[in-house]
Amino acid sequence: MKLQPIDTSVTLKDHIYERMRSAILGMDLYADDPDLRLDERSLAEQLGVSRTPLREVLIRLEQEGLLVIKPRRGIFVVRKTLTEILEMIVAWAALESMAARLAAEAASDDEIASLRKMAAKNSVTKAGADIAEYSDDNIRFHQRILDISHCKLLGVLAEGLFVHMHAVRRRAMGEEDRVAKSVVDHMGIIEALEARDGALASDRVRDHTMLLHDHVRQIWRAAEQTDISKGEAR
Amino acid sequence: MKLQPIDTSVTLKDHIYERMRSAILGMDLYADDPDLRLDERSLAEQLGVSRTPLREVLIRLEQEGLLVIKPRRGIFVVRKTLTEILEMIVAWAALESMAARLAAEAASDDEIASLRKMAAKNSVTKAGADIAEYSDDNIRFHQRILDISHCKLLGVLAEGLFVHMHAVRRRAMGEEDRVAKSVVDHMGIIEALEARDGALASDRVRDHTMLLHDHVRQIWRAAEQTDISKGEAR
DNA sequence: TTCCGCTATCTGGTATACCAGATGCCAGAC
DNA sequence: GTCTGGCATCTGGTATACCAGATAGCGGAA
Repeated sequence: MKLQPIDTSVTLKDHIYERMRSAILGMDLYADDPDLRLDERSLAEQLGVSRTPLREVLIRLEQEGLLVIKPRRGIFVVRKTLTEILEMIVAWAALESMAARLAAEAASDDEIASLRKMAAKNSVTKAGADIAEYSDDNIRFHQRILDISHCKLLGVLAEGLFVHMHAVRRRAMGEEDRVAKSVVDHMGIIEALEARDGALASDRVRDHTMLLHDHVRQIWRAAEQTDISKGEAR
Repeated sequence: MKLQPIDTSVTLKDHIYERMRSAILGMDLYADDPDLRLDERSLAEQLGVSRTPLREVLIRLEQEGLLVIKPRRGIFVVRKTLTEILEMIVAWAALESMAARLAAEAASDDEIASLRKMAAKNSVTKAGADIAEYSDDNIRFHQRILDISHCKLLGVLAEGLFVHMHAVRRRAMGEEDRVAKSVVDHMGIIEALEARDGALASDRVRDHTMLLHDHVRQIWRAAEQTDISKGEAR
């Protein structure tokens, strides 16, 4: 008889963390007047727990940059500025381009082939499917590159950055014309990896991500123009 | 009359954090038998605070990867593995090489000049000064590159990685012969920046950091051999 | 009517009490 | 002497109480 050990390390905090995290990420931070302020006691009551474990979760979320806690003032969901978003994309580009370089050396043929499989699915999907689905596949493609670099830390760091993109995605991503270009870029990356050309793969990944960087900057500024009547509060 | 606003956001936790952090970084994790286990109540008593703020600090330190908290088991200082250290250096290389690329475009002439000043100091120091001092200057040089990229996030992320290098420095850094080579590398980086050649600067920074990567790997393995009699417990 | 200051109250910060799982020692059975 | 079951105790997890700074509303003075 065999028994799997029970994971005793999951605790109340972990559940609270999941709930809070998804709740925060689900918020539309850029709506006209979202509630950016949270109340410890109210949250604790809603979750049915005491303040102590909740606070520890809030501190963790603050560490991750999702919240900011101002002593005796309140707890606020952070709204990333354009500059911060752009810097995250730059950092993401740095990490992923390094991952591509490593992958060109370290990844197995099967792993690289798996990328091509993902890309193929996209090029079919492209025809008429919805952008949301493509967007998810797109993300998986990039995360896969981080995976096959065999450097776990790169993936972990990128994931930490990526969390913050959720809120901004509906504001600055998903344009029809970008999809076609993106598919082409992905093929170029795959080809560089298949050729085991680390420098080329690295360059292509970086350029591809920096294209997103420029795109976000343009879209965002356009959005700012549209919002102009709402004032400069944000 | 002018008054600076009082920073009311510093709290007990922040003080505790500083103390704990420096205490942990000051530990010699690779000594024969360091106390890796911490006790909440004992720590709280030593610091003269209650467990609550202390716990919040411990959670923060766990987030940063300095501690690991095992429910109902204990709190332990983490001892990084060779693999983890090497991955950190890789990530560091990724971030700093991107910083160099950006710096070649964005940095002012004065900022680049400041690098040369730092390097000049080192080449003088090289003659007979102690390695510890060079090591500090060396770190500042690299942090300066991150600064002049004008992308704050790159510096922040790198700093988060760098914390973990403290403990490993006395084990794997500071060799006489590396200093001379390092000074030459630095000059090469500066020249690339002065030429505003982002791609070249990026490559040189990456190669330079990856040299550290290989060096650490070799030194560490040599150390493992020396420690062989101490068993595999670690 | 306007302005100032007091106070009620709200918020996060800290201290303390209690809970349950983990561990290790020891008595009793074999 | 060895093994097993139970209990004392240690550790982190959670709940609760209380503290002090922050804020806003109200009432009285000018």
